[in-house]
Amino acid sequence: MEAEILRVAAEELARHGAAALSLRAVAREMGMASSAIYRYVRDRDELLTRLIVAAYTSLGDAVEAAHATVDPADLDGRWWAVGTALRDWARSHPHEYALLYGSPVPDYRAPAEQTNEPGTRVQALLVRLLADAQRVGRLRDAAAGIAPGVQVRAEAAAGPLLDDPFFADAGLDAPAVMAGLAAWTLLLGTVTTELFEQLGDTIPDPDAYFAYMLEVAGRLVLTPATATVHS
Amino acid sequence: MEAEILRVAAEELARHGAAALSLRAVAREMGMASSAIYRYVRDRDELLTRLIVAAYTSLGDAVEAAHATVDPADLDGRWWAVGTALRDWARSHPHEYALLYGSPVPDYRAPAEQTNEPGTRVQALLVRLLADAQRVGRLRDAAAGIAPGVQVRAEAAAGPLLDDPFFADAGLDAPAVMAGLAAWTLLLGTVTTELFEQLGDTIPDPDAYFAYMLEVAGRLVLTPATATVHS
DNA sequence: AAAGAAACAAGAGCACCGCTCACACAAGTG
DNA sequence: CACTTGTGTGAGCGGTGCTCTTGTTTCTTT
Repeated sequence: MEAEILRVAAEELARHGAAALSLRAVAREMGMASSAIYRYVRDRDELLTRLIVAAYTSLGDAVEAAHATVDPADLDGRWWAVGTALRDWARSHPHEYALLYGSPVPDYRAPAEQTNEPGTRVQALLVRLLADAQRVGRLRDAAAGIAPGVQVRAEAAAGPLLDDPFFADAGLDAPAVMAGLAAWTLLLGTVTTELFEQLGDTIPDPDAYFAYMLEVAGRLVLTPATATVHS
Repeated sequence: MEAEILRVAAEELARHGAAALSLRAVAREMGMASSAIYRYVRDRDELLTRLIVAAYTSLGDAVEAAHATVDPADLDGRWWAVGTALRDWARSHPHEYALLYGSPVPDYRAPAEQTNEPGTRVQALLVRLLADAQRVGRLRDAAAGIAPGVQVRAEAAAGPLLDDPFFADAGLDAPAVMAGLAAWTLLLGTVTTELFEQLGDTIPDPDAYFAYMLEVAGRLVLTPATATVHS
């Protein structure tokens, strides 16, 4: 029953977006009185939370599936797989993506204890990617070759972050974490920009546009493969 | 009168956000009957449009003011000024920023003829910055040193964009435009991430975090000059 | 099998929203 | 003076989230 509610709500979300999600509409769709819904859902916020978890799970499944098809030694291929899987999922689930990575729904705070774990699956994948890159010496500081002060900033910005087991378990240092965050931010920003048409739908070739951005983002964190291939 | 409505609506927006903006609340605040508002505002969408234009203007003023204080020859300083002004404005006007660069308000499309010009002032500033960088030979392709295929992608992605007078007037080529877009995307993504606490409010030192990202974004588009670091 | 408890569903109702309409009233204009 | 124009009101429609009371069904315990 609750699953059925979630299913109908997900349809409603995919069609009209999160802000237009109406409990009454869900009840109507199911042939119930609007008040009957409250037997199974505390309030609108709880339904939103469940939808967020479902969306994170759907996204995580899609990205992990794409990632699993790539040779683990092929770091660039893994980055490319994760990025394109994220973009593809976002383009086929625009409202869900907006719910996860867009501006927050007003007067709603996602309860961390329910959304944290499913919400970090993609990032966890990237952390493993970074750790593997570090192992084979292909990890690059995004600020490499920049003014020396930036390195200090990276330490200041990321230092305390390293205590988080999320990063600590992978054995990453501050520059690696910051480089990863830069690449992740550029990736998300690119997808967001494309999805919300903030460029005034003037991107002539979205695929090439995204491929370019994904490559640039990847180079913030990975050194070119040819540089480390000895014989 | 219309100005007064806009003023009250802006207050309401700053306090409760765009999605919670209520015409009735504005009327109530002004001591009018809710129906009287419709003498001056066609509907909620029109009010939103006016608020968007006002926000773009406010942001443009702030960024241009900060930019004007920098020596035009100091390219890094200009980038830094624009970026920090954008971030400062966003942090002091979070709901307005969400309205401009967050996920779109459901069932609302901003009319381009009213928002295009004020909405591109900051980008116009950056285009001028890129043009100046090109003039002094400090323009950098974000994909410099990357696999050769990326250059082709840049042409495919940005080629038709160059016909837009917005870029054509500055005399930029495809790699320059794409590098600029990458830097802009990373900048916006960084501000968005910080503002919407998508990192789970775990950023220990937001200022250092932003300074790092701004520097990385700047290096996507500008080659290093003399080692001048801004604090 | 009877009785009680738990679960489920319905409907009325409250306060809010966007928006429309008929109406009243003032001021300026021919 | 009549008349148009601008301005404001109140009622009302359909929509929302949510609560509360009532009634019905189903499961469980004796």
